[in-house]
Amino acid sequence: MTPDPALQPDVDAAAEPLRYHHGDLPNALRCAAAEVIEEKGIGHFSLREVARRAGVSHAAPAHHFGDTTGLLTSLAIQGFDKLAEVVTAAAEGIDDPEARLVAIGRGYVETGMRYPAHCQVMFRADLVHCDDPAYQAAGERAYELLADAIRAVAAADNPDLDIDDAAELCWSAMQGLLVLYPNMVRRRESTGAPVAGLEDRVTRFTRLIIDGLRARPER
Amino acid sequence: MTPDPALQPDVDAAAEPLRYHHGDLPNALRCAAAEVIEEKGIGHFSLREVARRAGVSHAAPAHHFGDTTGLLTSLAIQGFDKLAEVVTAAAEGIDDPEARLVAIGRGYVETGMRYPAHCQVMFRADLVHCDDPAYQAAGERAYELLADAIRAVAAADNPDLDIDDAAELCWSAMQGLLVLYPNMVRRRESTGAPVAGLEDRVTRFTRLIIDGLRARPER
DNA sequence: CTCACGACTAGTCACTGTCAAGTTGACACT
DNA sequence: AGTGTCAACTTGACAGTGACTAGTCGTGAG
Repeated sequence: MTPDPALQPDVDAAAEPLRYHHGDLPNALRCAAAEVIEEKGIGHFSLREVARRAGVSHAAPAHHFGDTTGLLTSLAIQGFDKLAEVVTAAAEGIDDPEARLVAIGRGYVETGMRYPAHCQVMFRADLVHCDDPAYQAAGERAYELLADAIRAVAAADNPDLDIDDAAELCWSAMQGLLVLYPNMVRRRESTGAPVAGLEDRVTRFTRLIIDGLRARPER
Repeated sequence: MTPDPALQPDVDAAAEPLRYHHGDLPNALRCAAAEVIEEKGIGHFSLREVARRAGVSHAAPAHHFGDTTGLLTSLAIQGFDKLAEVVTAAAEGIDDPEARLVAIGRGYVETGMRYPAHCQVMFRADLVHCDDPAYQAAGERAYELLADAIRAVAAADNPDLDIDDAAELCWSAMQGLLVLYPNMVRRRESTGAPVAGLEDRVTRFTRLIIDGLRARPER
């Protein structure tokens, strides 16, 4: 079956002369933005610096994203997509519900390490157009992967479990871990406690949470 | 909810002779800063706006705090102190270890609601001088309150529990909850799931975690 | 070829953080 | 009272910022 060429992305686009000036400026701007955030922190983020790195004029980003918030929203959406991608890959082929949930936790944190800039933006209501439907949809997709895994654990061990409660606990713990990890390391170093890697930490976190999910309420 | 008097500028300062020009400008600046963050978000925070609200010249804040980061560090330290205060009050007189831990969780989130601006800054390594000894000490004091409560739960039910692991899980979950709560509410509203108050949510979180802490590892 | 239109530039504005220099006022001392 | 001193604050300047406007450029359609 020959695919309809009009429905296929033009894979040869890079080889032939570019359709417009830059090639793919929106994407280049997202990359530059992520770079800036990683290097200087979101607190010192600047649209003009992003434009400079992408080699375009200072007003070019606004043309594509409207304003700073628009660019960051786009970055956040990309972050959710990456999260869904990494988590899906991490859980691939794992059937045991609990092992699957642990894998998803690791996937979450792996995403945080691979795309730190994206993750710093994804939940920041003050930096993002959080009523943007694309933003909400991307977040929802990533959340559902987690909720599904928890549903499976609950089905096996604890049918009374409130899925949303549990999913939100996991989501919160992973998010908090990403934000607080540097503080934790500093603290453990200064008190002489053993400093575990982030991967190890998230595994133990998830195990602790799973123990809680499996425990049937007594009261 | 009446604002914390300690966070308000000293209203009686004008009555008695001033020791120096303003009375207590550092404190007034912290209050103004918290106001600005609450109203405009940390993303639109501006030293000059803070100075304007405090009724001083645009460079006055720098005189006391060095730079933006210095002012925010001071705010973060105050936040940790408030957290310790609220948590201590919340746990006051509760002897049962589990009930105490739940109360502390509620205290954490209560702090997030009463001092939202402070809490937006406390863990932001990019906005704060996180190697400032005063900052680290304040964080440590607040953390120890939580660790103590967990030690008590572990002593009663699960002596093998790694206290730091568990404390960091709680800390992460509370932090994540504060950040993600608005997203959770939006999500639940759009899917028709019941929207619980933050207080209720944190109680259920803490219960889930406690179930995990009490479960002895089988494997 | 002309023409339209989207991609991008250039210039401008009010605003920002930070720095250097100056001013003000309280207090200790003669 | 006069003087010195020192912290607390002001003033002015500068480069950099986000957002807006008007304009230019290149590509594909006709």
